[in-house]
Amino acid sequence: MDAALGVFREHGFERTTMRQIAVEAGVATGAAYYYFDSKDALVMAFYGRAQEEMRTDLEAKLVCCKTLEARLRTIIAEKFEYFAPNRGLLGALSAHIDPEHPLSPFSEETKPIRDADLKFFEAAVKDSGVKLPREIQPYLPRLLWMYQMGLILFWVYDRSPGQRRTEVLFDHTLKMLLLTLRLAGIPLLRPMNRLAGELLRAAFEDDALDHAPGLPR
Amino acid sequence: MDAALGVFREHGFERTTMRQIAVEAGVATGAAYYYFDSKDALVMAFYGRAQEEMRTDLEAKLVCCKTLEARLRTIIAEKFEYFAPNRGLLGALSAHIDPEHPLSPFSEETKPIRDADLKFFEAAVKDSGVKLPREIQPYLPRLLWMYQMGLILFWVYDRSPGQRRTEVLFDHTLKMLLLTLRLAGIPLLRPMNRLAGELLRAAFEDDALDHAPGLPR
DNA sequence: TCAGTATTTTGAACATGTTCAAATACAAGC
DNA sequence: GCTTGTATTTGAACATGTTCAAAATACTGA
Repeated sequence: MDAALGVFREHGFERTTMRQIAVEAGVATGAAYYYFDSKDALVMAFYGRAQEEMRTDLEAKLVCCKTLEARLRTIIAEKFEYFAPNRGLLGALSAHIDPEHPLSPFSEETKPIRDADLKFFEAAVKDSGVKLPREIQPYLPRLLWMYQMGLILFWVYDRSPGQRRTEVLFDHTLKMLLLTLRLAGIPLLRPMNRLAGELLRAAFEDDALDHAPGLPR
Repeated sequence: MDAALGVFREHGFERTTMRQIAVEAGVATGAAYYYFDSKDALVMAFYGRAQEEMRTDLEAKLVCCKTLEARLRTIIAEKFEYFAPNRGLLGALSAHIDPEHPLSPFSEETKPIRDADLKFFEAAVKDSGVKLPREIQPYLPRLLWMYQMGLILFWVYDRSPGQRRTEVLFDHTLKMLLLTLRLAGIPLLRPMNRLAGELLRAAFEDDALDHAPGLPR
């Protein structure tokens, strides 16, 4: 695992060969497959370990944060900080959107990690005083998780010096997000809320389509 | 090309081998590489042809549409209709987010297609009467293009019967989008507009970071 | 100490995307 | 019809992720 991470960091995921990793680790090629199912599995293992290490870190850091903004900043900043030395490697993970692909952040294989990650956002919303229309509130943690994924994705491929673009993106979108949450209650936006609620139901719930309002086919 | 598309449709992109394609086309394996640089290039060629065929189709269909809503519906519906028989194959295209990957919708290689596609959205915005704050208006076509990409991505992996989920997603997000455009002018949202403008500058402009407001490092 | 079993290690073999030197087909000029 | 240069075709060879049967090693209980 350490050998793999080393070579990945030096040559990138794609250009690293399993034979290189084996040599680096001082074993035969086949030995790597005794401990890791595939080249992808190496990244998965790294991802899992990362999640675990960040969890302990974050639980400590989050006790003093009260507002949703502070909590979100803490969570997401932790990700950036932790992954910074392996930013390139993260590309191997986030490069696949296909939920069928084992390495996809939406796959069955990454579900445990995803669920653990989601807990942070559930905790961040809880007792934060944020109040949304009841048809939207339950989806907020999942939406925030996806917001985070988008940010990380942008960051992974951000080629501006020091990933300055991501900084601006993070700062501005977070402000816009919080502003939106604050505005969500005003009567003018009632139609928007209704649409959003139905949308989220269709996107997230398994039985949503049975009762969805008819649409022109 | 036809041989490839046939086998792709039958067995999927991943599980199709170049040797199969060659056999199907009645040539040697190497011959395929004389006409197509790679397996990916076959998908690219399909993508390019699709764009071209849809262009002529769409130009005809769009003459009678005046409102932005009607135009967007027409453009995006055309995509769904055209790609429906090859929905699975589109997964090979959209599976890669990495802008370095040739098949990514954001890669250098797909830029011509992307630019051609963008023209539809530029045309859709033009003379549609939609008026946005001037710091946002220039980015609207690109935002709409990305909106479309998101929809298509969702659709490609939508496993609900008849891709019903995507229908709801399309309908509701489009309504929300238009509602947002209509609301964008009200004074209450002035701070939102400012944030959005700066954000878009940072995301899209090459020189944006030089003048961006300072952020905590 | 040792036979027997479980675990670990090995390297050859396989599948598949891709490359390439050689063979073949073809067209133009005479 | 022959020559010559270009375009096309071929199939073997290569790189790399992966599998697997056999060998080596570690471990266990008597």
